[in-house]
Amino acid sequence: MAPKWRELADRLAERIRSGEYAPGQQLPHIRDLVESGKGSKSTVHAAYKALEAEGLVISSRGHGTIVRPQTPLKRIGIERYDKAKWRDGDEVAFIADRVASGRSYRRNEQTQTVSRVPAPAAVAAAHGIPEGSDVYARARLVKEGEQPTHTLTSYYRPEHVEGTRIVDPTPGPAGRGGGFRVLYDAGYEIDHMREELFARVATPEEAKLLMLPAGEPVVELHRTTYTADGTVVEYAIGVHAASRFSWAYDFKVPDSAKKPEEQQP
Amino acid sequence: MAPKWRELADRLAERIRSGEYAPGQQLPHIRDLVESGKGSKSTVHAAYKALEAEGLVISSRGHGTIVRPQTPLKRIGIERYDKAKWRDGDEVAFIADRVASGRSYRRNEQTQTVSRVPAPAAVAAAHGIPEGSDVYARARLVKEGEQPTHTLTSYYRPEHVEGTRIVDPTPGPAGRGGGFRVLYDAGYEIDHMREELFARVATPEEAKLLMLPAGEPVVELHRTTYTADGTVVEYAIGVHAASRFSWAYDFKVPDSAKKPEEQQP
DNA sequence: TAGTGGTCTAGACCACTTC
DNA sequence: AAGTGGTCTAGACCACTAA
Repeated sequence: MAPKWRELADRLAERIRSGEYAPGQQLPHIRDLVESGKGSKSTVHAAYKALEAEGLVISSRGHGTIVRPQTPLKRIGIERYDKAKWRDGDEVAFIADRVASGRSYRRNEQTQTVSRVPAPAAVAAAHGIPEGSDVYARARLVKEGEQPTHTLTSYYRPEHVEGTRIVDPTPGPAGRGGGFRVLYDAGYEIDHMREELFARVATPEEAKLLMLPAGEPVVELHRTTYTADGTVVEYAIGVHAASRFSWAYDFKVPDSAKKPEEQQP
Repeated sequence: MAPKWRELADRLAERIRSGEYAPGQQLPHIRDLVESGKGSKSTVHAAYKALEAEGLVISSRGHGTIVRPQTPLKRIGIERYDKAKWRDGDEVAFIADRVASGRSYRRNEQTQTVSRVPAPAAVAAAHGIPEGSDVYARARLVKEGEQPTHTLTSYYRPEHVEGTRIVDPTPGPAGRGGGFRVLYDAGYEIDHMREELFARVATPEEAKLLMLPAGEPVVELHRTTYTADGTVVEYAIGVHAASRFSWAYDFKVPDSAKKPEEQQP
């Protein structure tokens, strides 16, 4: 038999999914359920904690427990890297989707720190340099209004960015056009990319930094950016709140029986 | 001040990450920590539960609590769909990576049910048919040995698959070459795809079905498969244990200032 | 049978928000 | 001050595993 708290949570979950408790609406108070014989305070609390971990409700002291309003996923695709946006225009690549959808961009919505650090293993491997070599790390926390959405840390090889605006630790994007524009101006035009992503549970630090509800997973994205000759000019690691993004990729079905030049990169 | 259970969990987490408690090794028993004054049983238990939700440990009755051995992520890329594998060979597309890496495939590692159902909204939208039209749903639970790794449900339009092996509800892949081969034989050669993915917490049912540790997130993958003329021949939804997979995609940086024919699909 | 984690209770008290 | 969720305790008892 399932534990009492699980059964209570399941009953409430069903009523949430059926719409009986609408998004934003208050759930019964813990003390009320205790009085109506649903269990001791600990038991009812355990049920509410489970619902919170499952992303269905949000509890807060003094306020009560409400059904979590589901924010629509922001769909992001590779068009956010469109050269026309950062090469010819004024926009910054990774916030281009916001500009396109009419949401305004404010400079203080991104904080960053730039530092010269020894390359961690994954970074060294991506850049093809010895572990521990110096690289520039540009760490940003990107917000939308008051709400942090993701962190993004880019790693560059010193010989690619020394003397550019990228290593200037002013808050906000790396000047007009962002990091890709700076690389372009320095003679490194980005050509192709590889994105690798996986999900995991947030560390307690990440949960605090990104203001995540309890139990929320994150998606970690590793982006490697190449010039046409295959040189890696940027390796970036992003940590995204899972409930706020979905990623889309289009590709041809590969065919290794074909000649290589007919294939995609 | 952080709660007592959080502080205890953090102290233990640090000792796990530092390697002081190695993967597979037993953590102190709850009763021992209670006796040594770390708190009441509920408090210590709450700390252990938090560590479990964070993916660091696994508790089980009778056995104790051990540091969770981290299994390496299985990297999957688009080469798993290589036409050469399912068109010319004997393999099944989505398990091709297993064949390639030398692990043997056993027929009973996949269970499936085929049914004709009214199209859910997302399926209807992908296929461009009215919601509620009949489609064939082929639901599989894929395992590696005793361990379930993911579910995958493909939706087909009846006129594409009626009379083929796909609608034959025999356990195991849809015959030699799998579903793509069947479509190919029926005159629908797949050409390009779109994959859309996001992470969320597992529902209690999914956690049970996939034998997931408490608190584990899942990645939901939506795959749309097209023929060369843009017809959607398959729309599939997969639910993967997040801790077991990572996805990789390579692509050219788009440039909307270029002529369309120079662009990728 | 002994030992493990898991559940549950009753009640005290704490932290935070609103009035 | 009143009302909310959150923490903590002490102890009883349950469920599962191993010897």
